[in-house]
Amino acid sequence: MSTVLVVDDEPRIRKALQVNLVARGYTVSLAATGEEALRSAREEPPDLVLLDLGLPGISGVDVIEGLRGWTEVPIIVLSVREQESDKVAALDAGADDYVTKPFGMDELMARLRAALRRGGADGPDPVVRTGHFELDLGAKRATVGDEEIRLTPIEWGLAEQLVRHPGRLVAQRTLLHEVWGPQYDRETNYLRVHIANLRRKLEPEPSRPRYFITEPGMGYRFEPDH
Amino acid sequence: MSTVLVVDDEPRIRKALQVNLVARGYTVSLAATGEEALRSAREEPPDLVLLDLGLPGISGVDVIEGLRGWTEVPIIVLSVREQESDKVAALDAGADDYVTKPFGMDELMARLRAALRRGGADGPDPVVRTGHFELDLGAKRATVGDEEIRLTPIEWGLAEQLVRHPGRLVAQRTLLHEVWGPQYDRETNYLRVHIANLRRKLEPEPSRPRYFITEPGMGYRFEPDH
DNA sequence: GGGGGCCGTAAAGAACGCGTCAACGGTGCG
DNA sequence: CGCACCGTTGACGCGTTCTTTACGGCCCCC
Repeated sequence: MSTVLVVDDEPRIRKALQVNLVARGYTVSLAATGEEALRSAREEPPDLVLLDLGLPGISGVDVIEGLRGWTEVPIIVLSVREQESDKVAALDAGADDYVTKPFGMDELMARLRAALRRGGADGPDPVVRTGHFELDLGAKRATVGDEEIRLTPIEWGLAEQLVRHPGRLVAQRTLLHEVWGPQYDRETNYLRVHIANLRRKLEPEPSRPRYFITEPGMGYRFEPDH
Repeated sequence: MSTVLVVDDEPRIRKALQVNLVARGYTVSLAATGEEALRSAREEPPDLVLLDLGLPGISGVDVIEGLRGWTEVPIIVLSVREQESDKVAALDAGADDYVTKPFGMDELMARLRAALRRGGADGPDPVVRTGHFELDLGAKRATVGDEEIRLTPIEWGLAEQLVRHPGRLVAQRTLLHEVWGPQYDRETNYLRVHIANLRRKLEPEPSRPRYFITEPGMGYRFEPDH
């Protein structure tokens, strides 16, 4: 899921936004000042910035300009100021949207989805990288080293299910349901065969699995690097 | 300068928006109903849509969905409704921004600039070039070497869908929906025939595809050079 | 030490998906 | 009216993928 950088000097608002965002599955970074925000964004580029205008220190518009110097990450401005001139200044500085407090959380989340949707249009796909192979889930491409590997639909289904829950056990029944359909429950032989094929294509040593681990009697697990 | 499609049933508001937009150098198209808006957008694609929600006939959300079926043009919704659920519905349907009436003209213009800026920033080049052929998506012209190639409407639809997502897998169902319509789901034989025709016209060696790649069981992929 | 699960591997045939071709019917235009 | 073009449809061959079965190894528990 996406990462959202929340910039606000009031701890209560930061907390409220954080809670709401995390509850919806976003990863959240926090910053209390403009300087912090710029540093955080540089070190760990977020997918979206929620920016309060009334910051101590450097102004919100400066933060917008500081971000726009090197990134096109969507910026949604939050502010108590209703003055049109403030809105115009922030939007023309490069903000994508401007929401006045108090705001409804549902509306803010909808605006956030809208901003992310746009950014996601030609943004990079969710890519899973390991030391040996790489899976581009959006484009459905798999590469090991420099060469492209073809996965069959079933192999994609298995890889996707496992990779989407890194480090976690995925039950055999879950895999069968998601890949073959709900009427498949006990065909674990399918899993054995196709997991073997997947390993043959993606593992450095197929007979000694390092990424797609068997949990006997239970299921399989994708183990990312370190 | 950019073209803005203004959709509102009240002549006075249409006029007011038109005047303000023209004064700022935009070209303006007008529509009084949702049907008109969809037709106008199709015949003469605008760079931005200003859409009033309170339309007679088909609803504003329907207009948004109708547009989003084939274009990513920025849509700014104007509405008297302050209800959060209305905003959420419009934004999640694909609108880019939501402004409640009465609004300040300066703010609206700033939001419009923000939306256009985004659209321009990641606006894809309407011309796709490969080592062997060239597609001008705007002008609907295809050339191989020096000579012009005629593509049928279906071939254009397929080529456009694929080329608009370079390197990405486009699912069979997606192609069928976008080119033939949502009621087509399993007619993969259509795809086989028409993709073959497309390759015959655009591929250097139609029997050994280099640009329009088949991903068995899943879909097709446009592979750009290098 | 023996036995039963459970797993990985291999190999077979069956089923599927794809590309190709040819024929048919509709439509627009000269 | 006839022609050209386009989309639809069905049939066929081919390669790939999936299913199915069989066998051998490993581990744990009895």
